[in-house]
Amino acid sequence: MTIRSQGVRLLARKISRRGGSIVTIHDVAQHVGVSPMTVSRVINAEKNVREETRKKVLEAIKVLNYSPNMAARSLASQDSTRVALIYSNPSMSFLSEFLLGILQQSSQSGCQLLIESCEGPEGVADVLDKLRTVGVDGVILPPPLSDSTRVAKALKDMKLPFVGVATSRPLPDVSSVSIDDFKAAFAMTSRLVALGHKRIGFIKGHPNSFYSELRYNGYVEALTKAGIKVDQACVGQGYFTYRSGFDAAESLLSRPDRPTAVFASNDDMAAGAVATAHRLGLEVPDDVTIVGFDDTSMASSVWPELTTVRQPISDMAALGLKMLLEQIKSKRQGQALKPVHEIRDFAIIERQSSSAPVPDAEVGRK
Amino acid sequence: MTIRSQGVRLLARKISRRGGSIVTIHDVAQHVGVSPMTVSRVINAEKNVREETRKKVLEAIKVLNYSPNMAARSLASQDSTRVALIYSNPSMSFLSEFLLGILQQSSQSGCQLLIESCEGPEGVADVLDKLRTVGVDGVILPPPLSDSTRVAKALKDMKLPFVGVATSRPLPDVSSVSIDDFKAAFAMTSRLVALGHKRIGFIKGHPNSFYSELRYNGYVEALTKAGIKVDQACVGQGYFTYRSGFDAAESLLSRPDRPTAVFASNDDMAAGAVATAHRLGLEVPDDVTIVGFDDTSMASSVWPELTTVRQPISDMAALGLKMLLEQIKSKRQGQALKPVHEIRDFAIIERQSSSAPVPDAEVGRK
DNA sequence: GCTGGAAATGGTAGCGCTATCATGCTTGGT
DNA sequence: ACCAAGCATGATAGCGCTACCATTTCCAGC
Repeated sequence: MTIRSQGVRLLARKISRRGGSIVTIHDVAQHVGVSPMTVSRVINAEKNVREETRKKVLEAIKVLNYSPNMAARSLASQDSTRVALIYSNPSMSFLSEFLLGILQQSSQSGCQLLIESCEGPEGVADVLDKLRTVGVDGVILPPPLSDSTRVAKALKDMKLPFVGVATSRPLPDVSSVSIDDFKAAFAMTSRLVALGHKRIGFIKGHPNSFYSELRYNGYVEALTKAGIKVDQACVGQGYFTYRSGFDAAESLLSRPDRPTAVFASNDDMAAGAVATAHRLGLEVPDDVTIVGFDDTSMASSVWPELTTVRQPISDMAALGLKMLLEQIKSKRQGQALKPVHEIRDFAIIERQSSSAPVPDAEVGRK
Repeated sequence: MTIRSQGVRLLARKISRRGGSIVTIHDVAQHVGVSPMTVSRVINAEKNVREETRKKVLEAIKVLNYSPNMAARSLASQDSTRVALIYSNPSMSFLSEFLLGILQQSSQSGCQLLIESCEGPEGVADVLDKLRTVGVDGVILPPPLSDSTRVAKALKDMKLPFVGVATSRPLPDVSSVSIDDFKAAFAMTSRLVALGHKRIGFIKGHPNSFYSELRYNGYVEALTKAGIKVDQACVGQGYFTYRSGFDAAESLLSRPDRPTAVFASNDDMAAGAVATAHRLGLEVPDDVTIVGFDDTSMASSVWPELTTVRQPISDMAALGLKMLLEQIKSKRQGQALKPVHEIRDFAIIERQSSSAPVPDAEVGRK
């Protein structure tokens, strides 16, 4: 029996390799008493397999501790998908989490990854050129690129499927996964109100950014709902950088009727605001509560650690890649691309930079 | 001719797939007029190929824009190496760069990656257990794990090859890639001296950490060499955290004879020190120069941006992975593991947080 | 009970590459 | 000049999996 003798030869190899962990689809098939094809079908969740058979196979897979060989799979299925990840100067800590998610997913789905950084508008063109020559099957975009209509258009012209992660403005014909920035800002502001804050400042993000606007809108809505009037003197303009938060906070916090809480629309600006508070001799959170948005590493490295809104970045990235792979698959099957918009839940992380407002008398005592 | 008809079939596929970019080793071979084997040899830089042939092949590869199919390669060579990356709470921004390097290398060498995070000593045991069951071929360790003798011992017991990146204390029998922390600290301190600083403070890192010590030694050596006596009053103890830098700087900077420059042994502490300076009403760098170490994202997100020592993290990570893969290979061939220690060059990045000391009179003018 | 067609399963032939051995073609020592 | 030794190259056989088609099984409907 050819198969058997082959099996023996294999066995000899197995031992010399990674601790016996080379269990193939054949082993599983043999164990159950079906053909490898059937096992393959079960693995790929194809239909046309009797429920009973499927169960037996799944059990055998568990017993034998089988895990499919990605290389073989992608070779056989001609499905060596190459996905490009283009980033442009995001917060490094954001990227880090993002990469973790992407990595997890990509090793699971056995796709090749191409990481490209690009700076400035020409950078984008260069990178796209490169993608064209190298040949990729899809692109995944972290912010801020995920919000760029220019990039979106270019990719559409190239007929490349792509998914934006953490986009604020889901373009109608582009798939994306994000959180509800408006709702998150609303929730955070409401939380501050609930703590007892009446004068709540806000530091806006970059005016070009749509999610900057969403966050601001959430803030306004929450105040309005709480019956608090929005005072433009309490709203500062920032650009998502530490420095801009630093500066914006200065004008907010040096006012005699300074806010008792400041909501910065990202963590870098919040950290800058904390620095300003300290410089002005204000304690955080005793004299002023400062909260951020994103829960980047900055939020937990500064002191006091920032209360902030957390996006499940790594999950979102993984999901985004998964969506992208699905799109690529369906594109190959000639199906039209139906854009999907996934919304993930955010969470408010309470750390040491926020508290209920402390009455003046008490603060003065210090 | 079978091969030819096969080629035709292939061609039909090519068109339907990723924009014609499926050039195989056969195409290259045919183009040159040699066998696929020879091409394979050239690709893998094996010897026993005539220089003339090699050249022709390389040229054809370029002309045809061939790039090897990783899946096929790792399938054929039975070399589906799985490498685990275990990290434990490093600076996120460090991880980010680290991952970038790893990613680049891993997609180039077609190895599977397993990312695991672990917290605390039990965490390590759990993760190692997992590695055992999943089956990995090697482990790559970013700091601080790369410095852990406990982890090193555990991995050695499992007979798993591993490489530590950015280790300070290259264990004699463990491969590693790092920079010369001592030399870097020496260089940075000397730079401060060259700027004209006489009283230079230092904030130490965590006392458990060996590289913390190396950096301190570099500082001491540089001062000594410059004929400046080390004043223990100018040396603060930190723990690599922002907060600890904040606190340590307070005692250094509130002294009447405060140092005109402070060298913190990482960026987080330097950022904390900047915050303290601001809080004390000191301008950076006019009143006090503050420099860090590592060039994490923190360094360029705070304001003023930090002058710091940069490690080529992403390069180091890539190199580390490459070394690891080589070790795995040679282990499979039954060769003994010879630990290798690679040293990469660091660079001093000058940003806005450092300058020559400003004479008292001038400062007073402000 | 028999037939037709759908559902379930199996067989075969590679995916692109490399390990291995076989084969030519050089060398150089005697 | 002859043969062992060495080098450059080629032919063959899979790696583990899946696409595709062939076959078997099953059951509805007459």
